[in-house]
Amino acid sequence: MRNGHVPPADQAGLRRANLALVVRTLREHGQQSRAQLSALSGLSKATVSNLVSELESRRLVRAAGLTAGRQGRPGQLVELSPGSVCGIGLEINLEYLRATVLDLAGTVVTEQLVPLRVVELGPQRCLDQLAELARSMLATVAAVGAWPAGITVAVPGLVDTQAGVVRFAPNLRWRQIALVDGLAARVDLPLERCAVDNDANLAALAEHTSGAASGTDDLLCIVGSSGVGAGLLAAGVPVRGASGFAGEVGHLSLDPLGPSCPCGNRGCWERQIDLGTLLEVMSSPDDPVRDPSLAVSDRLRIIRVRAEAGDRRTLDALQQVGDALGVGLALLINVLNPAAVVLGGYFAELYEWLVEHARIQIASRVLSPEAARAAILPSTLGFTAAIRGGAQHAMRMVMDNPTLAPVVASEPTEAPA
Amino acid sequence: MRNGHVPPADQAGLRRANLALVVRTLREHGQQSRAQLSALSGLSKATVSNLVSELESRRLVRAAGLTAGRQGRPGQLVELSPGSVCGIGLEINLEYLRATVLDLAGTVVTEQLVPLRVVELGPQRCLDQLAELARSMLATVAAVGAWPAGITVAVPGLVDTQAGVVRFAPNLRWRQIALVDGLAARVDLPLERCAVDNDANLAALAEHTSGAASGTDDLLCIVGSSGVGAGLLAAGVPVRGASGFAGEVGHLSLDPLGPSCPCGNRGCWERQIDLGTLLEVMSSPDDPVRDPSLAVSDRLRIIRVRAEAGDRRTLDALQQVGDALGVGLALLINVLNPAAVVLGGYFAELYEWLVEHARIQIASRVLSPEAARAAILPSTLGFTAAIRGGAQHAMRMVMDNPTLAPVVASEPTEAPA
DNA sequence: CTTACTTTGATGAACCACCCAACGAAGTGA
DNA sequence: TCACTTCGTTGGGTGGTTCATCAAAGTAAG
Repeated sequence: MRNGHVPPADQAGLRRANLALVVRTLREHGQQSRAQLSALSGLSKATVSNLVSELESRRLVRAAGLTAGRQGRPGQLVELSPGSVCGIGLEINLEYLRATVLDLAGTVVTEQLVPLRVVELGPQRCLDQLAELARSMLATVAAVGAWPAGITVAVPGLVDTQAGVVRFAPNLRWRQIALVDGLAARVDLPLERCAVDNDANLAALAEHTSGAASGTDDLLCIVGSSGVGAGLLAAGVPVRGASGFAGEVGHLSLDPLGPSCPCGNRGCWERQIDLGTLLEVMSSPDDPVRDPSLAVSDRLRIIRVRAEAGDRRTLDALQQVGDALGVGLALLINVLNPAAVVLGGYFAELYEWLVEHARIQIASRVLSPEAARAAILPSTLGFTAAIRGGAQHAMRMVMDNPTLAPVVASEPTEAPA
Repeated sequence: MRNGHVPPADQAGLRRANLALVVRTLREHGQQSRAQLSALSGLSKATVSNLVSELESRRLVRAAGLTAGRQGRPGQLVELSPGSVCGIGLEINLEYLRATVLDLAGTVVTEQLVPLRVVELGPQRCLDQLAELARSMLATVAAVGAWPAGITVAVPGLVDTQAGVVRFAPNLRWRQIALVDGLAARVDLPLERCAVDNDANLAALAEHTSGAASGTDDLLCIVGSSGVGAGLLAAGVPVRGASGFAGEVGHLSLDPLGPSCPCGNRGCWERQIDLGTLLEVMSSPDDPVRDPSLAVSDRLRIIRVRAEAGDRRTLDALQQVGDALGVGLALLINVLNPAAVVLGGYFAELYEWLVEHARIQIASRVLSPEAARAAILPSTLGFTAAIRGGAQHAMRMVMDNPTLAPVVASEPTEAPA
């Protein structure tokens, strides 16, 4: 499956690695002078100067004033150049398409949401819409004079990231959709700069890059909505498994006698903790909170109001879901020993009523006290995690290999005689 | 926790990477001429010649005759030099200490087993014994004129590989034992060349390097004995988790109403599939197979005989364990999506009576048909997997960085005038 | 036996990236 | 104004890879 062939290391690769090192250092530590970059990265001052000037010519970094000098010559600060290299994240969901454009600094350049009945529209028509959205984003990027690093699409389902194919997205009722090919054909961007990935994987990436677990290398991200998905990061690298289907935690069977699930088994985790289950437990069928015309955010607002008011049935339901969440998390923590678990999707919205119950279950079920110390955090990115992760992913390729970014002709500062 | 600081890439690192590339190519493809190495690795012929001559001077490779030429000048074959660089694997178990010395070709140079009541002896005295065993192995290595790459100790428990500390080994009743420090102090070997790791992790490494799942990059290795441990490999890299405790699958709670476990929970996987459970289900308390003075291998022989004879109670017990094995594996496969699952320890010995039951459970419980395609294989290394993995691990450091191996003075082939 | 052809592996020049040391530049403090 | 400190650039040096070339060592055919 995987190629395994490692290309030989050459001087170009060496250069690439050190360019990426400077970019990463800047990402992690913010604005720095060349001398500080040298100290932080371990590279010599001479090399840093050289690398920075190349990064400048590729518009990945730019000058940013002087260090507040206390003594000696002040340093010339350098920062990741905002608004010159952008990543485009797209998201396909049951109810809408969404797009976000991020720049290297992580700030949102533009975003857009297109309500859409994806299931009814079918894959091909949906792809048309997606491409139109992408073109609109590309136009915006061009309008602000930036360079689009790439597009990454977040999909709620099983994705073959190598081939760029959505293998199976049950909620969308998609099967074997060549999304990357379809998108690249409709948009003026080379194939290599388009990608698809699972939404939970991308959410994990976003939380790792700029979210709740910023900088945590061993990370588990659980995203709850109509289903449950997990994104895994081990030693900073996404764990996809042999065929890209790792993290399918929704149908872990936690109780052989539990309620049956459409998947054919009993006691699936998803059937204990997804939003539908919470609603069923906390309300009667005719309760307005279950009104099918309600958007997810409205439903959550109602739940929050009731929980804040101390409504017994709501609180009990939240405890039940929190407990079940903890049981499943304990299992995953035993297997993966993450430093942090980020709760995304609707779990983040109801975090304060869920965590404690989950924590109690985890504490009693995780063998090693060190592993049990895993932080359980609410996502700071909420429902935008996946799409931000998509944009980050698109930029990551350039940050890992800055020579991909085009060199712009620099006007000479002085005309020679 | 983890340092995160990536050292800058320099030319020495470049050299290192390419030396390692040649070694790896040789490992994967066996004897090759320089020209073939050039083609396989992507390096130029000039560079390959250069690299090979350095590897020769460090005695990692040696000449191995000529290619069976069909036309043109025959190539000068080069192979990983057997018997010149050795890795030493040690294993601590309830009943014995064991040592194996492997060379680069993967052949066993020597091995030794020391029966020992580890629990009764206590950690320090056990360490003394371990050090003596290590010294004996080092003496053997020296006697055959080889260079010891390092020592890696396999321990059944939670290990902090960074610090070289056994955090907790319940079966041995060890807690917070600074094994690497203790060993290095007693043996004439620098600290950096001693390591400890979990036995299941090392078993996974061995199965990946030279065992049942040779070359499979996404691998799960389940080792059954008195407890159950798992070793994980994702994209060829061991998954250890944030504090090195990933793979603690023994106490996954698969059934909230299951039998209680000393760990405090119910329905732990270990209590459903470990050897003790199998014995309890298949036999009465006074059955000779349960004789406490019996060694594990003898017990297994009896079980095999009964199973082959078609003993109903034995077969039923094997089915029960096989089913439980499958239930847990299904869960792990959903989370990790490995390409192969290797059954080690006693599961390998009873493989033929366990697999089918496990496979049925997996097929019905794994959501994605692609993920369910994971191969369930018996370990080909059996109880020696962990220790072989230890020796491999010790050599891996040198194979990844051949400059660690000392240069030996080469006698000139001809005396000049 | 000689000649042509093929393939291998070694050699030397060229290139490229990094590092070190030294230096000028640009501030602060006495 | 003069030390002093720190910054960033410059030039020379080292090391590693590649390309082009060439001798070496075989086979195949006349």
